[in-house]
Amino acid sequence: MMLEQGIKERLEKAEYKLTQQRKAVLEVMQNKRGEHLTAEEVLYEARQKVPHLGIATVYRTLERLAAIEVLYKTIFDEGKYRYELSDQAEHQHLHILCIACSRIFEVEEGLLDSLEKHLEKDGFEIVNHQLKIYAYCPECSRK
Amino acid sequence: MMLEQGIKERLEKAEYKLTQQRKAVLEVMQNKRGEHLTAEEVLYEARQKVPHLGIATVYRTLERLAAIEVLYKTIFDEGKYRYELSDQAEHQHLHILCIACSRIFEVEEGLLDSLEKHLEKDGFEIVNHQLKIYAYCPECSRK
DNA sequence: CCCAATAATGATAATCATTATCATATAAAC
DNA sequence: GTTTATATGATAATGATTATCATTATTGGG
Repeated sequence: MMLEQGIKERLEKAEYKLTQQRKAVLEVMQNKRGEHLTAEEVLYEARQKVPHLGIATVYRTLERLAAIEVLYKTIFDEGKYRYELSDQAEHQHLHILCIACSRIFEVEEGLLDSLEKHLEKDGFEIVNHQLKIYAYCPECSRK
Repeated sequence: MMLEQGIKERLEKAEYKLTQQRKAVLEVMQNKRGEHLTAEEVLYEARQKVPHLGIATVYRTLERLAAIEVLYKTIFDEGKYRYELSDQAEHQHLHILCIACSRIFEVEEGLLDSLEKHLEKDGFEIVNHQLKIYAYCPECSRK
């Protein structure tokens, strides 16, 4: 499995050495695009490639990759941090969490635009946002 | 300081005994309406009234009050739970967090309506939502 | 190529927030 | 007023995350 070009560029800009363990973590994140993984889950997957990998290295790697925005770090109500591969084009911080099947869906960014314009008129200078909608997804809703 | 009528009713319906310590916690939450407090912060405040109050009791009380929706429990990116008095009328789950002064502002619920209607057309059955906007508030933005 | 300097790793201890346990205290029921 | 149930506070246990540190790998200069 290869690393994507965009990611490579950002790593180089950050002078980030690509060790075996970091590569394993990155590949997991790439394979699980769109999923939100805990450090523990990443460890489990990455150990398929690097069996002696330690949890501390996973935490350090995820943390640094989040700092250079290769990953996005977030927390849900369960109380632990989850990481996902960040898509360069979009922030992808708008989620729908299905209460029944616990799948996570992404919402188009544009849908927040009118709300944010409203707030900007009030003088807020918006930097980032995060929306979590708790719902039954179309599939679970039908049941 | 008295407890509000609406809260009292909900407590009675839940057969919730109002001990000294629970009352102290509730009064703190009422005095800090609109603020999002950690268990530790509630403990500190409530000990003004009940000095021997233990942290376990605070956690238990906050948890039970959240269960009957007298409080609302949420988590921000810092990674610990915060509680606020829930306003009966509105969900009040839309927040602006100022990056500079870390004050928290509430956003009118209505501003999400059009976005949610859009999702409902796609088949989602929305139960709840939570929006966090990271921004400079009007005051900090001017500086 | 070899050695010194630097950075990364893995094991594990430390920390922090939260939850569980349990003996004691308080309140309710009879 | 004694018994029974419930709540409390101290503290141990837990789970996630971070810090420490000895060991290992990598790099650059000679």
